Amino acid sequence: MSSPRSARNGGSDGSSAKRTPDAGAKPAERGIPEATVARLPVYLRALTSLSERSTATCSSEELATAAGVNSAKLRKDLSYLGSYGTRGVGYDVEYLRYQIAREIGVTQDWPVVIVGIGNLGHALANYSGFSSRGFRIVALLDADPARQGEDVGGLGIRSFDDLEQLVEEQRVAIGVIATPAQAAQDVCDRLVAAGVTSILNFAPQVLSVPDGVDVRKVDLSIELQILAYHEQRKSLAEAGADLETIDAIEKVI
Amino acid sequence: MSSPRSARNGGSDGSSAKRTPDAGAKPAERGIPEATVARLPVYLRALTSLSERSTATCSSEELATAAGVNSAKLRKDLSYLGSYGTRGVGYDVEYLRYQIAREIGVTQDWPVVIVGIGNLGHALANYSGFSSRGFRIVALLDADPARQGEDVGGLGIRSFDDLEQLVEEQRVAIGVIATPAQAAQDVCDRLVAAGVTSILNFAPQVLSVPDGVDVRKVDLSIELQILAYHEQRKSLAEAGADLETIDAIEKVI
DNA sequence: AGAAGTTTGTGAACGTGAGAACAAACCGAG
DNA sequence: CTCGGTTTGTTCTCACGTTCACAAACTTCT
Ligand SMILES: NC(=O)c1ccc[n+]([C@@H]2O[C@H](COP(=O)([O-])OP(=O)(O)OC[C@H]3O[C@@H](n4cnc5c(N)ncnc54)[C@H](O)[C@@H]3O)[C@@H](O)[C@H]2O)c1
Ligand SMILES: NC(=O)c1ccc[n+]([C@@H]2O[C@H](COP(=O)([O-])OP(=O)(O)OC[C@H]3O[C@@H](n4cnc5c(N)ncnc54)[C@H](O)[C@@H]3O)[C@@H](O)[C@H]2O)c1
Repeated sequence: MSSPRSARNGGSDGSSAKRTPDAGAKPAERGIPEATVARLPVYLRALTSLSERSTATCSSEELATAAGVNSAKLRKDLSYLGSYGTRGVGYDVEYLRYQIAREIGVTQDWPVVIVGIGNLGHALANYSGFSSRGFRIVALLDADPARQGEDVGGLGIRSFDDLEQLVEEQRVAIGVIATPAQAAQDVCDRLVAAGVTSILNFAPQVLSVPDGVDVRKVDLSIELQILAYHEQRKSLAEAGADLETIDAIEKVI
Repeated sequence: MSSPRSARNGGSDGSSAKRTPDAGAKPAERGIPEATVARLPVYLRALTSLSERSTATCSSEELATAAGVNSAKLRKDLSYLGSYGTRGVGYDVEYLRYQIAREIGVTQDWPVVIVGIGNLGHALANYSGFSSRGFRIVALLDADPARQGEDVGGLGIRSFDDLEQLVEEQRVAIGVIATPAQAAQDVCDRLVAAGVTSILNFAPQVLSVPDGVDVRKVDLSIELQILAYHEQRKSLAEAGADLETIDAIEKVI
């Protein structure tokens, strides 16, 4: 942590607790709510952005606006991590940024492998934004021999058979699947067997994994379809007629 | 709808209501819960998959397994659309598939524009999966003159200044932003001004939009960071030591 | 036709999350 | 040191989402 402003809030003196025994520390470490975990990265980015603009402190209101959430929600979220603000003042940007990064686990880089270097895999491999956010792509794997050897973003495409050795040697815990849906479950099984315990899946395919393995999916078609649903509601509502009638008509067709 | 099996469930006879006046129809049309809306596309895909394997009917249990959810949740979700199953039998795959597609609004195609044809934009433009799921990419726009004219997936890259005309002529309601974060808000404002009311944003940037405009974001770094959080929890738990101690130590650093 | 077996649709209990509101804590002025 | 202004951390309440459990409705077998 190379912050130019590492002075801390109130209890910066060595003498710890005066009133309550657990004053400055985290209240109950176990279990940050999942909804909160999903927002922490957003706060982290907002803080990084503030930091780049040389903002030293910020209020929950400012940070909430930057992150696009309610300020009460933000304060509650942060309270799960501990008591890192100063009443009447706000939060030290650098300090809070570090605390969130530490909580998420991105104070050091996680090695990542990407499997399936087609359209999407190329884009991911060429993306420079991961490295600054706690991740290091250590290998690009593809089953197609024609693709192997090609250089993408400074990394050569390797055979999928190198997987096991790679995971072992580089301590890879996170894998990205960007293969066709049809191959996704096989690739997933192989990743899990090799020791990967977190998977980000781009293939439109429900993956089944054993306990202890986390899967998150990114599905662009689903996102668009959700937008389409709301879009349809809007245009039906705008059409003025009551929805029951329209739906009744459409249903008969 | 060209289903080989268009016979319908129980009340297929013309005489409609016998017991309750609104027997076969939707109970209360207004407002499907957002969580349900987000799952309908998953069910749709599972049904399409079953349909391709020539499965005529399926139980809630089978469909739930295919979609990766609890069967009770699935039934409750479907109940918001209406009563499309047959007790003791299950659901007619084709029929249910159509009903969900209609509810989502993907029985006909939505025209979509993509703005920012860089790494990611190229991948999206080359992706063939959208057209079969209710979307038609009608234009690729980029501000960089050097990119304009290039052919990607059968479509030429056009100037961002063509936006307004395009939205007007093609009735575009959905826009995809794949520009750098720094340009995202400007592009967003321009899209909204042109008449786009749904936006899918890939840039790591919180967008502010007026009421009536929907924004969904896809943020890969956030997804990875969520995985990293859980991964960290796993490795800390595995290390055996109680978490409070480790966190306390790390916090002092 | 009646009984036995299936499967849906939904009411009710439970858990999680969001937001308003406020006391506690902090700063700075006088 | 005290007072007024500011902002956090937390409590309380309400809304939303998930899961259980079961009656109603349907099929099939005898
Ligand atoms: N391209 C997009 O913009 C986009 C959008 C939405 C979803 N997706 C999904 O992302 C996935 C990848 O899309 P794409 O457009 O890059 O596809 P693609 O066909 O261009 O690339 C797939 C790559 O995976 C490799 N592959 C196939 N089987 C493999 C295996 N068993 N092991 C390792 N590698 C294997 C292929 O050789 C190929 O290089 C697909 O599931 C697609 O549905 C892509
Ligand atoms: N590539 C990935 O895999 C990836 C992963 C995660 C997030 N993202 C995000 O997606 C976005 C695009 O990523 P990329 O790798 O394709 O970037 P890129 O730099 O390759 O492409 C950006 C494109 O946007 C165009 N552009 C810039 N300003 C514009 C404007 N005002 N109007 C129209 N077009 C404009 C540029 O000319 C360029 O072609 C970025 O915000 C990035 O952070 C990308």
